[in-house]
Amino acid sequence: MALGGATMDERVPRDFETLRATILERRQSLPKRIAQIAAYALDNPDDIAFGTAASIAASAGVQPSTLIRFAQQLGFDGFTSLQQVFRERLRERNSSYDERLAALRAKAEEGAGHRAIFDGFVAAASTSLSDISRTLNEAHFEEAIALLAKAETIYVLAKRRSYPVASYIAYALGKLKIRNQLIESAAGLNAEMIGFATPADAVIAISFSPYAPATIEETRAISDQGVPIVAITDSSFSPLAQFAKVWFEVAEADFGGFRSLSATMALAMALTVAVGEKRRDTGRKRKV
Amino acid sequence: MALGGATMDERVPRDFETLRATILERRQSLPKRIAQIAAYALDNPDDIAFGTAASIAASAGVQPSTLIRFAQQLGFDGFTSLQQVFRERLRERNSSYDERLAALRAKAEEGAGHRAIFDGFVAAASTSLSDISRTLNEAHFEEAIALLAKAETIYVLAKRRSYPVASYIAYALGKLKIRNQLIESAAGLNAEMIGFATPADAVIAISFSPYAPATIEETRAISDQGVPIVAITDSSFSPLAQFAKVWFEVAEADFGGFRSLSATMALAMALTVAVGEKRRDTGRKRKV
DNA sequence: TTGCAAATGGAACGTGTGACTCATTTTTTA
DNA sequence: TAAAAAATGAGTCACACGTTCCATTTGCAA
Repeated sequence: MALGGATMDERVPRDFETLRATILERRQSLPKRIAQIAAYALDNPDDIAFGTAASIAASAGVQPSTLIRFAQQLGFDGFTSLQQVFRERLRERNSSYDERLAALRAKAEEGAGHRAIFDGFVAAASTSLSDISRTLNEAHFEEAIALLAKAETIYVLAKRRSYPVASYIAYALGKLKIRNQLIESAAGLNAEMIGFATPADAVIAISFSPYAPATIEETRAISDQGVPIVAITDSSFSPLAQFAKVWFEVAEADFGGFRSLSATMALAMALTVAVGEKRRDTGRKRKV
Repeated sequence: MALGGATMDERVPRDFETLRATILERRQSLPKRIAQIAAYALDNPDDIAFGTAASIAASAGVQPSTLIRFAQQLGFDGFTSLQQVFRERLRERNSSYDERLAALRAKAEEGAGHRAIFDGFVAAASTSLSDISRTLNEAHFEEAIALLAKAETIYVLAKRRSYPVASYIAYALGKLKIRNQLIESAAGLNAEMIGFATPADAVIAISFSPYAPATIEETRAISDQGVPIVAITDSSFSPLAQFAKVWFEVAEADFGGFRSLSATMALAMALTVAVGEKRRDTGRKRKV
């Protein structure tokens, strides 16, 4: 038989990882042109998934027939079956995180072990990230940056669950040498600290349902003083939204009763760094 | 002209999100069969990407010709062009985050605007998450949970960049009614607080390069008292590793000079919730 | 009800597809 | 070096594909 290993009893790789392993394993023993396609296939899996035999062969620099021989050598009955594996890979990778998350929640509830808990938090974080990446309002984003960039002092306001974000913002602003004030409650001097803020300053306020009463109260107070506010919150019904000049809606997926912070963190960091950059640019222009 | 809005000057959706928005917007005004396909397309985007016009039409319960009319009504010149959009979506979703991150870094450096900064932080977070998901040592994870679950008080120790994580851990432990003590430095009483810890307690210490000297010093001190330590850090050369009973290596991708915290956060939350669960289980068993 | 336009179903068509075959080249074996 | 085997290139073909066209049905206005 001319075609090498394509016998009936041989196991045909049905998933991409197995296929990949099989190819790597046989790499040495493959004919030159076949190896050429093998390399191309592993380097450009997307092209295999979507292209036609002719287009792929051209890209890989071989004849279409060689492509079919490659598939047959791996045990498939033709190029089409091989292509199915590459397509399935894209489908699975793409399978919505929401579905996975639901599955993990069920798994964790039936006590499937601690790994499920970890996976759940990772999935919740990923979901939140892809969500915000899709929904971020770019105009609001630019507006917030502009607003914060021209502030003399940036006040950062958040309690409880949102506090970690605030503390990271304060850390980052500090490293970027942007004057800022984190409003913590340790010494109970919040009201006095807020009193120093002027309309030339700006506030980043973060709060999610159930909104910490202190955050709302402080936001109201500082808003009354005419200080512009950028809010990060979770819905248009948020009490923060009414005080804010610009506000962002961030939907964080939760798991095991705790919400992810990943989307909020990403947004907060982006804001911070963008403000730093904007200030540098403005400063440069002034000098010129 | 019979085919409604397919004129030259009309903008054809080139990316999936725009397409999606367009469909949703026009939903009301679409003919019955066309609307039927529109709904199917948004519900089963993968099928559109990979199927043939005939197979898709059959699944959606319409004629192939209707499918083509649907595409034309949206401004495409045929089903094939519509399908490209669905395929592109899969390609992009699938494109490795590492590659995207590199591209975004380059983009941000050449001053491609603030959206690139945001995308960069999202990509960095996603990369970190998929990284840790792959590399988490499950045995260490279980060991850490066991160790923390039997602690009387959990001390949480972190400064600077890691501090947001510590504060979220403390928040979560509090909500789970697990006694804990966050070691902050506000009042300069850390040494005294650490002095109260006994071998019946446990510590979660978090520090990344460049390791905050205070964290290391305090970890050493508390370790000397025989208190078991769970460390989250970034390499085996970390000074924390030598003091720790269990330690995790978390590689966070960075962007614009700031590292993501998403992987560390996910691990921290998973640890916390798993400890809470373990305690509940143990308590239940004791009662029975 | 009648007339008209839009919507739909279904058949027919031409193109481009994957797979096959066979001649030629290259590699291996004796 | 000669012969055999394997690998490769290129042409061919059947067929499934997306598309078009036209007859029929449906919805609506007069």
